[in-house]
Formats: sequence, C-alpha cells, structure tokens
Amino acid sequence: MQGEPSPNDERPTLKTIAYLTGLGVTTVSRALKDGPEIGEDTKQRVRLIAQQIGYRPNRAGVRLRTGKTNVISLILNTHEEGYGFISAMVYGISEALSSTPYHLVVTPHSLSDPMEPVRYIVETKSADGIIISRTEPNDPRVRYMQSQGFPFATHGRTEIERPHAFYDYDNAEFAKEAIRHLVSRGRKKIALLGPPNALYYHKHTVSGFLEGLKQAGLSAVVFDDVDSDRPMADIKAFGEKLGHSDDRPDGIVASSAMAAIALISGLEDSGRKVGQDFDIVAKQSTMPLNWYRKEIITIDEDFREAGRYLAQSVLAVINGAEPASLQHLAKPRGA
Amino acid sequence: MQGEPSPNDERPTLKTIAYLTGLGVTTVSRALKDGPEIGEDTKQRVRLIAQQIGYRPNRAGVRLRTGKTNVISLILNTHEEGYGFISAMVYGISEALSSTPYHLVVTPHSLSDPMEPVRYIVETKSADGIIISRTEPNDPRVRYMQSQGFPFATHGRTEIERPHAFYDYDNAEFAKEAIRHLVSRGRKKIALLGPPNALYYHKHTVSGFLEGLKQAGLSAVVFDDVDSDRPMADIKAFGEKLGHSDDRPDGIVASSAMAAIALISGLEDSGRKVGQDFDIVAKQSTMPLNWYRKEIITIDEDFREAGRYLAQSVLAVINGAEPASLQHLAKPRGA
DNA sequence: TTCACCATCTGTATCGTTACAGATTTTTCC
DNA sequence: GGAAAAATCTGTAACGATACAGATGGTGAA
Repeated sequence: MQGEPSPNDERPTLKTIAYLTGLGVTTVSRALKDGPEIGEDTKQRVRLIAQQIGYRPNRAGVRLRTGKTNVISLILNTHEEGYGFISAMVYGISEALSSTPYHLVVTPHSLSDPMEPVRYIVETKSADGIIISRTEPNDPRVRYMQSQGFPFATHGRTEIERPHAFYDYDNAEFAKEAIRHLVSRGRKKIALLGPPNALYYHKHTVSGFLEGLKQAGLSAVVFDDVDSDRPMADIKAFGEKLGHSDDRPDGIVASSAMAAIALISGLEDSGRKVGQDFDIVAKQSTMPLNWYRKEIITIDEDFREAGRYLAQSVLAVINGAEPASLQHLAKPRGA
Repeated sequence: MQGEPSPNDERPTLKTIAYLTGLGVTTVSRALKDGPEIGEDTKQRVRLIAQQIGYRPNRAGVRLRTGKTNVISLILNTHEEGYGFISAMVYGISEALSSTPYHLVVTPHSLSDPMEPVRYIVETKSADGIIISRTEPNDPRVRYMQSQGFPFATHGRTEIERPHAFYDYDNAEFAKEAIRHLVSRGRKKIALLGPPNALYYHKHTVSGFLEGLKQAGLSAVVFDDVDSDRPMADIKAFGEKLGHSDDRPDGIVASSAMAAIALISGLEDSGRKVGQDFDIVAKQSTMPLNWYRKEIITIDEDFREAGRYLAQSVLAVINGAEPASLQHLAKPRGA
C-alpha cells in the first residue's frame, strides 16, 4: 500500500478510495467492477465510499489502458443540412445511450471523401462503434469496417453478403402503399421522385414502385433529371417545368417531405393544384405535412426510432452479438 | 463481429518515431510541437517521418497527461426535437472545428435538470469547452461555469454582469422590423407569439415588440396562454380558438417558423386566411416558409452562422481570449 | 503435522504522452 | 586555452486505470 494522504479538493481517483478504505488500488479497481476474487463485504464497503465521495472513473485512464473509448460516433455528411431529421436521429441515439457509459460524438464529413472519417476513427480507435447512414449497395465503408472487425451499424441496408447490423425503412413497401393511395383516388399516370441513384434505397423504392404499378396495371414514369436529394430550389424549378409539360403525371410518390414541398411549390407556380390536378404521397418525419397542404397523403417515417435502434445495435455488436440478429426493417405507417 | 486480422502492425507512437530517428521520445515530442529547444533540421526530420508513417497522437495519452480533451461539448435539451435548426447549428460548429484538433460531442439532457450535464462535464473535465443554448436572464449554468472558470459560449445573452462569450439574434430588432411590415400592410391589431417567459430572449422580443407598437401608435396584444415552444398541436388548437374569437388580431409576429405554421394551420381551420384576414411575420431558418404559404412575411435567422461563431468563440476562450470581445448580436435580415 | 488449495488481497509494469531536471555538445568571449 | 553560456538532446516520473503475477492467511485432507 503506497497511498499518500489524499487532498480532497482534487477529483477522487482509485487511489483516493484505496487510501480511505485502507485497501490496495488494484483491489478497489476489481471491487468496483464486481470481480470474483473480492469479498462481498469489501465490495460493499468500496462501493459505498465510492458513491459517497462521488468517484467517477477517469475516461482517459481507462482508455489508455484498455483501449475502450466509450464513444459511439455518428458520421453525417454535410449534405443533409436542412432536412432536420438529423435532430431526431441524434435524440434517438442519445436516448438509447443515456443509460450507458457511452457518449455520442458527431463526426461530419464533406461529400468529397466518405471514407475519410471512417478510416480516421478506425485507425485511431477513437470510438468503440460507428453509425453511418445513406448506404450504397456495395458500400466501401461497410466493407472496410467489416474487414477491420470494427463494430458498426448502418442506417440503410447494403448488398454485401456478410451480414451487418442495420435499421432500414421499407421503401419498397412505402412505394407500393403510396401507389395504392393514388390509385384509389383514380390517378393513372404516376411518377416517382425518388432518392439518388447511388444510394441503395433507390433500388428498393424503384422496385416497389414498379411492382405497385404492375399490380395496378399501370406503366411507369420515373424522374431521371431530379432526385429527392437535390437542392430544394432545383426541385421546385423542375416542378414548375413539369407542370407546364403535356405528359405530366397526375400522381406523385415523393421519398422525402422536403422534396415533396419543393415539388408542389413548383407545380403550383405552374398553376397545378394538389388534390385536384394531381395527388402526392410523401414520407413524413418531423413536421406534419398536412399543415403545409392538407391534401398531401402522408406516410410516416420515424427517425428517432431509427436512432434508438441503431445505437442499441452498435452496443450489442460491441458486446459480441451476431450482426445478423440486429437487422430491422421498419414497416411504413400510414398517417 | 470478428474480422480479418488487421493487415499492418501497431499504430505508430512517439516511441516508433524515436526508434526510427534514433532520437529520444522526449525530443520527438518536443519536435512535433515545434518546441524552441529542438534544432531546425531535427524538427524537419521528425516531421517527415511522422508524416510518412502516419503518426497521430494518442488522444487518451495526451488527455491523461495534460488534461486536455480536445472536445467541445454542445448541450442540447431534448425539447428542441423537431425544430430542425439543431442540424444547422451542429454543422456550423463542425465546420468551425474541422480545421482544428477538436471534436464535437453532443450531450443531451431532459428538461428536468439543465445543470446536470454541465456539472458533469465540468467536474469530470470531459470537455475543454461547452456551448449551451436557450439562456435565461440569470442562467445558473452560466454562473456555475463562470465560478469554475470553465470556458464556454452561449447561444443567447444573459443579464449576468460578468461578460461571457455569446452569439445572439437581435430579437428586439426582429420584432420591430416585423411590426413595420405589418403596419405597412395596414394591420392595426398586432399580437405576439413569442418565446417562453423563462428564456431571456422573451424579454428582448417583448420589449422590441412594445417599442415597435408604440412607434406605430398602436397598443399591444401578447398571447399569454401560449408560446412558440409549446407542442405544435397546442399552438394549432390555440390558433383555431383565436380565429373564432371576436377580438382576434389582424397581424401576428411569430418567434419561430414552426410555431407560425402551427398557428396559421389553426387559424385556417377557423376560416381565416393569411394575407387576407391577417398577416404574419415569422423567423425563417431552414425551410423556406413561403413555400408553405407565400403570404407569410419572413425574416431570416442563420443557425449555421451561430454555430460557427459559437465554436470559434469557445476556442478563443480556451486559448485565453477575453470573453467580452466574443459577443455577437446578429441583425435580422429581411428575406 | 504437512501441504495443497482456495479465497482475498497486493505490488509492479504498462498504456502514450508531457513536465521536469539533467546531460551533452557547441558556441562565445575573454 | 578555458570557462561560462547557449543550444540540443535525453531519462525519469508522473497522469489513472487495469493485467498479471504474486503474496497472505485460512481450510481441509492425508
């Protein structure tokens, strides 16, 4: 026992507790993590004192010794600005982490190199787990983290054979459901304002869309010039052009609320009215879309739940769970 | 989640560089931080090798030794969900931090105890600086951080004498400008849907509002039952009730875009039309409000800029700058 | 009695970094 | 030439935690 008298203005460490209890530092450490080689009464005593003096393990110490950071990193690209669902994700994740020792670090990156933050985190081990979004079918970030054995969960699926934890929204089902709504209102010429090509949920959305049309005996119109990720001003301009075109659709499926608003805005500028000249079905997450135009048909997507699920999944993976068992496909909920 | 064995060896440390250069670990450390007692050619050599092998300082090591975390903590309360401006703030902060070694940690808290996360971070020194929002006139968090000499910056001012870094939006000016717009459209009975009482910007908004009315020779109507922070459904309900009331206003100033949408939504349910029965001026941040109703009069607020400024300010405070010189009052920009 | 064995507890080394107090060499100046 | 000063460089000891290999003492079996 090499304990010095402890000055009590400093933050307590294991040494402080060791001094107060007359035990060794090692014993205190083991006691606090409920190690098997420590007597029950000793554990009680240590826990009591630790609680009384408000001991909190020094994260730098733990991290240096064990490599454990107690950090989950959420990687976001700056593109997503303005869409507001990030807040919901962040809160969902925070919620799930609040009862754990984990912290949430938000790591942004520009579109130029999506791999860079992932590589940085893995190489420097600056987090125990990663959450990424906007997955591509053959996402290099997923491949990389798998090859490195690094725990992660993705918002969105991939085509990669080896299973990984994910939370995804059933966009095929969304598209089919959307078409059902439009068909039931007598719409015949249905178009899709879908996600950008590169992202995997583009495929799900399109395949659901095509299947839905087939079931309804209709043929397809997919907007090629524009996707739901484009700047709102572009989508609006596209909408206006579309409204003036002769073979404009009378039904629209929109993969994002903001894109829907922008598109409607443009269509209205060309004199078309939602609910009359056309109907539109859109995903709704944060803001109630019906307050914008009550004629919009909405289908809910819950990003807070996504955040919660993703956080819990990464933690599970970190604790050795099988990624294959941590996959969730959320069913659209009509609103 | 097991992967392939990691391809190359261990992560390089100072020891690695010391071995490669034949220098001592201390020398390498000093060289990399450009210490004065190291020869110029040695520095060059060390830097070169460090760069070649991709050396990155181990943050846990630095933190344990120096106490420096290289972390800025943004404290958010879960209430703010759905308002979407958080994304903008987060990106603004990230942008400012991207060229520095600092990371952004998002620390949420429930409304129950706003002090808890602040105390935790200060006590455990788990960040080098803190950013808080939604300040009260005599904000206990500010008092606490000041008393502890902890670097921070606030989104919003306080009444506290001792200066601290802040970024605030000139809500008094906003209200006055808003009234000018309304008066110029012949509105005579103007009401305010302002922020909650407890927050300091409530006072600024109200005083600007009252002054604006006085200049226009009008008298005031302030909604007492509702504020811009309330759930949107409540605001909408209030709007509907208001629309049916006999002494309803013909001009409205709204402190938040979402609140404005909710209120309009309610007023419309009671048969009132914006631009006809009433005009409304609202703050606009992420989404273009005119796409919702083109008659809304908007005044811009830039949260991304706020985030940037706040991040730069905390860093400056950390580096010893005078908080009094890090105060910014953003002027409203009419849109 | 002896000794293996278990239950508890402890000291030492270590993670990567930097502060500090030397150590060594070179330069300067008389 | 020699001593003091300056310029470089180095080893050791922390920071707080944990892995590991011993200690210590008590128990029960032979």
